Amino acid sequence: MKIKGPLFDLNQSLCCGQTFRWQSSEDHWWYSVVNDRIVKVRQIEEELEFEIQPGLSAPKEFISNYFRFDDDLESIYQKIGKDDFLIKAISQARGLRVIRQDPWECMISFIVSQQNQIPKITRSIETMAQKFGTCTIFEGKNYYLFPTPEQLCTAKIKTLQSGFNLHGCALGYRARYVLGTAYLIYNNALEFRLDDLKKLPYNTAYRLLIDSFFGIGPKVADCVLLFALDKLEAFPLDTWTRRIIRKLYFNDERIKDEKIKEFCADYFGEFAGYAQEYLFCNRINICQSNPGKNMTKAL
DNA sequence: ACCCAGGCGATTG
DNA sequence: CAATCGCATGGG
Repeated sequence: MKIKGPLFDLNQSLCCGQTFRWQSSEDHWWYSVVNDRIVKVRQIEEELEFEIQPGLSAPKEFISNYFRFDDDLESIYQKIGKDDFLIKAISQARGLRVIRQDPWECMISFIVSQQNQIPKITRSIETMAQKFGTCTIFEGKNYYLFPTPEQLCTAKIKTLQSGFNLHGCALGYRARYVLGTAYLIYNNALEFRLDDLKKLPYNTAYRLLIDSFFGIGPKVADCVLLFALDKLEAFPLDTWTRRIIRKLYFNDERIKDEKIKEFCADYFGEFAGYAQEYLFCNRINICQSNPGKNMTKAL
């Protein structure tokens, strides 16, 4: 099936670190598990070709919902393209879209992402899926759904934590955060469902996430809000974007996160999350080195 | 042998 | 309140 879509760059959108379960194959096809379905996608020129199994009643809507085709990118570019830095960053990743993910999977993924590196995050999540998720077969290959809260609750903390020679989940100290979160969700111990947070204002949802879960702080909360709960004003502040904002707008001064986020909300406005994605995507160009490198003593 | 990673919670001053 | 520490594991 095909969609002649709006402005869109599949590779930029899949490779920018917002999602961790896509794998590229021969012929430029990408494969992933989206919720409980295997999805296969490739982009040729302006056309997005895809296949979804098992069969769906509204596959095109599924795809355009997942890739947020309703976001008017040109209009968003107008709003976040406030200066030459952003205009450059946008031009380098034109067509990158925020992807609308499942809140549960997104939350666990970004808990795993803390104080971690993208290749290792990817490997950890894949291993968790293989160990605890449901297996389905597509084109003769095994694919594993992201584990449900119930499935994750069966995990032993040591199994999640340990790496044993690259065969374990290797979550390290984050294992207890993941397990604790799974327990809370599975036992329905919260006053709200994750999806309910979509209906709340950004600030309320932000506080609820941080206050309800063990291991979710400002950064992870903002990732979940941006990538899964439709809060495009969320601006996840990680080591990279912190350094980028300080460098571009504060002359490398060591100002506090609270001030940075205040500035970003003000400066970029309702689509600050998109600004964050384009800046993060261009982090190497902007910083030209690791953020923390040799900075510990210098400050 | 270091030092760091898409941070967070606990502990100090 | 603000600033600093420890954390598990893997990679450079």
